[in-house]
Amino acid sequence: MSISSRFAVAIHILALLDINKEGRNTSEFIAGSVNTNPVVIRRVIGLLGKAGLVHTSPGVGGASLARLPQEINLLDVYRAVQNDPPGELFAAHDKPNPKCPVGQNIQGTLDTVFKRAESAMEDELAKVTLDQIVFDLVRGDR
Amino acid sequence: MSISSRFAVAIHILALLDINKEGRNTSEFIAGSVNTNPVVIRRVIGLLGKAGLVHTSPGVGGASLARLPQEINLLDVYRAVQNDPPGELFAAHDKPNPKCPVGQNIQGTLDTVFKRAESAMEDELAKVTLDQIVFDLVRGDR
DNA sequence: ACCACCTGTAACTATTGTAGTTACAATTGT
DNA sequence: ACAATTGTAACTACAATAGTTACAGGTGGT
Repeated sequence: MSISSRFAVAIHILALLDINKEGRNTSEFIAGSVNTNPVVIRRVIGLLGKAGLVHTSPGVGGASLARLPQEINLLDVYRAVQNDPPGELFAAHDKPNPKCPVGQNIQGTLDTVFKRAESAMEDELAKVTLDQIVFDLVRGDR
Repeated sequence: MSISSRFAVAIHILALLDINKEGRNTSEFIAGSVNTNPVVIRRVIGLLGKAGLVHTSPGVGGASLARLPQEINLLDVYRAVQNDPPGELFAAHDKPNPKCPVGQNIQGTLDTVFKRAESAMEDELAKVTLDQIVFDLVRGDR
């Protein structure tokens, strides 16, 4: 299975908040750009808010970045919207037979390898900041 | 979401085939070690067979490794059991609004970043061979 | 040739996660 | 006061996974 599209939507939202920082970013406006339902946007913004990446205000609010775009990287975003705890990108198979030499030790062995692979991916995400994404988007527009 | 436990099960199976290469590895025996249903094992072995990692024979068969354990790495296994095509670990959000400068270009921008992160993970998997896994398992047994 | 054993596969169920949608109370700025 | 907007609950639809039963067909030993 693949990582939920919430991640892609979240990046889209943050990029839009930066580019359109003058305008009023209602969930409906953002939903128009992402092409989905406003509630989906509000849900993702809620997660980003809990993670301290955006400021939101109820009522006639709209959202805005809580940090400079240079100070938001994609790992921050990934962690914010991925509700699986870190270290669980790969699922272990539960309760292998402890009476078997393989079953007895496989969990630990796999855990080490899986964590290493997951970290490699996350390190790559951490290298990319929101302002790089925005730069790329705007450049592509010319 | 996380990567299906088929991957962990597949590694377990391959390790067992190597360690128990003298014995007869029926799906029921393997299922005993993994602690699941024999049909689940046969399904995974089917995928491993299609990928050329194991030999299977119908009837009173049992499975065996098709290559030396030094010549099977975890990326081979990952690709064998992961039916999503490569490059789709991260899901894109479909059809963003092309009238919006963000929606217009975000797909390409994200694609580049996502591919890089996925490759980093896969490179890490490719570094680990089955015989390293087996070595680790047997060592843990002492 | 028989037969016990095993594989390959189809069909079904249960469970889970995601995404989209409607609805509405609570909050805010004008 | 009022119109607009958020935050959230509740529901539907859908897809993937894993487990299970069932069974047709191949294989090797005797």
